[in-house]
Amino acid sequence: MRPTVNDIAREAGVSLATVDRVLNARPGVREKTVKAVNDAIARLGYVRDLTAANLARGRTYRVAVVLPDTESQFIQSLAEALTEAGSLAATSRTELRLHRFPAEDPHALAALLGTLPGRDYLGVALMAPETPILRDAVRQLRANGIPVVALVSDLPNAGRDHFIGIDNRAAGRTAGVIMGRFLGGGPGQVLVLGQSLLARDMIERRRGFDEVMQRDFPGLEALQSLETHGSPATLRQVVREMLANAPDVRGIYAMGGGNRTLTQVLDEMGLSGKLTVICHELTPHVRAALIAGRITAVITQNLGHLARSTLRVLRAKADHQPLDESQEQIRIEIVLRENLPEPPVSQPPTEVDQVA
Amino acid sequence: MRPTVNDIAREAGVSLATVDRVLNARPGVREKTVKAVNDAIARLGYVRDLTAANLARGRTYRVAVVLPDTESQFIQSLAEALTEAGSLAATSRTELRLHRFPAEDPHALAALLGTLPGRDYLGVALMAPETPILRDAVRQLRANGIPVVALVSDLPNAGRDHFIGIDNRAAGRTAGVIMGRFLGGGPGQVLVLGQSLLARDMIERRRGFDEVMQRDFPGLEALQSLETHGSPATLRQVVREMLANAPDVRGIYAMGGGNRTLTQVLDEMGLSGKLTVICHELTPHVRAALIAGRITAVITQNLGHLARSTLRVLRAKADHQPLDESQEQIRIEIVLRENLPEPPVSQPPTEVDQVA
DNA sequence: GCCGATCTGAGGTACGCACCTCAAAAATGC
DNA sequence: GCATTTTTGAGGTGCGTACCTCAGATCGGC
Repeated sequence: MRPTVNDIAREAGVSLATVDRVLNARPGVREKTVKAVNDAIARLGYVRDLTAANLARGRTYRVAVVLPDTESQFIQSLAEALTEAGSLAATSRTELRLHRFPAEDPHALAALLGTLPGRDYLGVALMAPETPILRDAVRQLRANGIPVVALVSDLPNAGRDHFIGIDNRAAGRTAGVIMGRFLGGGPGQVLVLGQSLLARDMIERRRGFDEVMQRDFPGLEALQSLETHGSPATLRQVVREMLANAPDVRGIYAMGGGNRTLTQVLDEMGLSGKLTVICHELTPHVRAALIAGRITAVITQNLGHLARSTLRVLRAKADHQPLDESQEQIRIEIVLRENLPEPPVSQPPTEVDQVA
Repeated sequence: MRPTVNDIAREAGVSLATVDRVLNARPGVREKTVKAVNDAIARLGYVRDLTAANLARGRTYRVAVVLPDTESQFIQSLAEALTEAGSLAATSRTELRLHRFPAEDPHALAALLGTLPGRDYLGVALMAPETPILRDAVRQLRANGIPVVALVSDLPNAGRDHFIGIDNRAAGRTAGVIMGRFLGGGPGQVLVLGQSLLARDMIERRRGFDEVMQRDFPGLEALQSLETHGSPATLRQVVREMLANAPDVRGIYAMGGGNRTLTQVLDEMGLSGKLTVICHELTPHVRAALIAGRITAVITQNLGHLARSTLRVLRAKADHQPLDESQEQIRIEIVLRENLPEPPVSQPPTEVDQVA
C-alpha cells in the first residue's frame, strides 16, 4: 500500500494536523518540524493523492476561453477541439466555457474580459490581437489573480502567464525548407500571401521563411507579401494578377487564412497540382485539397493537443504548480498526403465516463 | 453546483442505493426503475465524478511495461519517457513498472509474461517481435483478464487489445515522398537499410516506401534492402561496399536502428551532407546529426505521447471504458532541422504535485 | 391470499485528504 | 519565573462515490 498522510505523521512523530500544515504550506510550523516531516515524506516515498485532495477541497476548475467570432474553419475547429477537451475533462471537476467577441472590436473584447472576474473563473485562455486596450484588460485580469494564457498568437507585452501555440518563426523556416527542397533549390519565384502584415504570427512566419530562403536557396526569389485582409475578393484579385504577370512563380506560401479561395483560384486557372503550395492549419478543406493534390504540404498544429494543453496549463497555474514543459510544447507538424492523420471524428455527446 | 448521486436519487424518487446499482450496473433493479434513474441523470446533466469514484474504490492502477533489454538509444528514450509518464501519473493512483527481457530470447519473455498475472497487474504493455510463443503467452494473459497492448510494433495475430504506435506503412510512404521530392524526382539510386527483414515494422515501412517510389518517382531506383542484424560491423561493411560500387546513390533510407554507425561511416567517407539521408526515431544522436546536417530528415513518433497514451489506454481497458481514439492516435512526425522541437529535459524527480 | 423470490430503501463505513476549532504544550521575551 | 507568543495535538466534518447489510416492499405463481 502506498503511504498516506497518517503514515507520515506516525513516521515523523508529529500529529496529522502538523503534516497537513506542512503539506499545504500553512503557517505556524517550526523549521525543525517542517524538516522532520519532509524527511519522513522522503523516507516513505509519499506521493500525495491529488484526486483525493481535490475531492476534499471541493474544487471545480472553471475556465474561460475567449475566441474571436470569425467564421473561419480554423477558429471553428479550434472551438470544437476546446469543447471536446472540456467535455472529456468534466469528469475531473473541470468546466470550460467558451466566449466569443466581435473580431474587429477591441473595445467589446475588453468589456467582455472585464466581466470575467465576477464569474468565478480560475483562469482565462485568450486568442486575440495584441492591442493596447487588450493589454490593459489582461493586466486587469491578472491583478485580480486570474491567470491568463495566450492561445495560438502570443501576447508577450500584455504579460500573459503562458503562451500555447507554435513558434511561428520556426514554422516559417520549416515552410521555407520544404518549399526550397521541393522546388529543387530553384530557379523560380515564390508567392507569399498573408491576411494582414500587422498580425504578430504573420510577421514571424514571414521572417522565418525569408531566413531560410535567403540562406539556403538563393536560386529562389520570395516575392513581397500580398495582403488579403481576410477578403476572398482581394485574395482572388491579387493572386490572379500576380500569376498572370509572373511566369516564373513555381510555389505559393500561404501564411494564414484564405486557403479555400486560393485553391479555387488555382483550379480556375488550371494550375492545381502544377505549383508547390504550402499553407498552414489542417482544416477540413485543406485536408481535402491535400488529398486531391491541390495543396502540397501543410504546416499545422494539433488542435487537440492545444486544447488539452490549455486546460492543463490553466489548472496548473490556478494551483501554482509547475508545468511539464515538454508536454505543453506544441509541435510544428508537417503534413503531406502520405502522413495525413485520420480525420478527428467529432464525437457525439456520450453518457459514458472517461478517464481523464 | 453540479449534481451528485444524491440529487439523482431525489430527482428519480428512489434511494441512493438504487442509483448506485444503476450507475455501476449491479443487478437487482427493475427495468422501469433503471429508466427512471437514467432519465433523472439525463435531466440533471449528471456527470460522474471519477476522482471520487476511484477514491472510494480504493483502486490503484498497477501497470506493467515489458521492453527488450536492448541498449539502443531508442529503447532507452522510450524507457525514460515511460518512467516519466509513470511518475507524473503517480498522483492519480497509477503505478508503472518496467520489466526487461533478453532481446533474442522468446522463451525468457514468455516466462516473464507468465509471472505477471500473479502480481496484481491491471494491464500489460509490450514491445516484442511476434513469435508463436509470444502469441500463446499473450493469449494466456488475456485469458487471465489482463488487457495487453502492443507498443511500437504491432502484434495483430496475438490478439492484443490495442496497438500504440505509428502506422509503419504510412511512415514508409512519408519517407518515400520526402526522399523523392528532395531528390527532385531523380535520376538516382536510393539505398535502403534495415535491421532485419523479418520484423513486421521493417516490412511495412519498406512496402510503403516502395509504393510511393514506384508510383510517384519512377526516375529513382530504390535498391534492395540491406540487412544489418543490429550489428555495427555488418552495417559498416555493407554501406561501404554499396557506396563504393554504386556511384548513382543519392539518398539513403535507414528504416530502423544503427543510425549512429551510419553517420560515422558517411563521415569517414566524406559523404556527410552530400546525400539525402532519412531515418527513423529522433534519438539524441539523430538530433545532433540533424543539426549538423548529416541527416536530412527524420520520421519519428513522439515518445512522450506514446508513453502517456499507454497509461491512458491501459486504464481505460481496465475500466472497460471507451477510448478517445483521436487522442490515442500517434502521429507520424516529420522532423527537419528547422522544426526540431526542443530537447525534452529529463526532469529531476520532483517533490511537487502535478495535475494529471 | 399465502409463499418464496425478487426488488428496493435506509443507513452505515470507508477512501485520502483539506480545513476548521480548541486546548495544551513548548518556546520566547523580559 | 512569569506572562506572552508560537507551535503542536486531538478531534471533527465534509468532499462524492463504492459497497455492504438488513429490513421492508413488491412481485409472480398457484
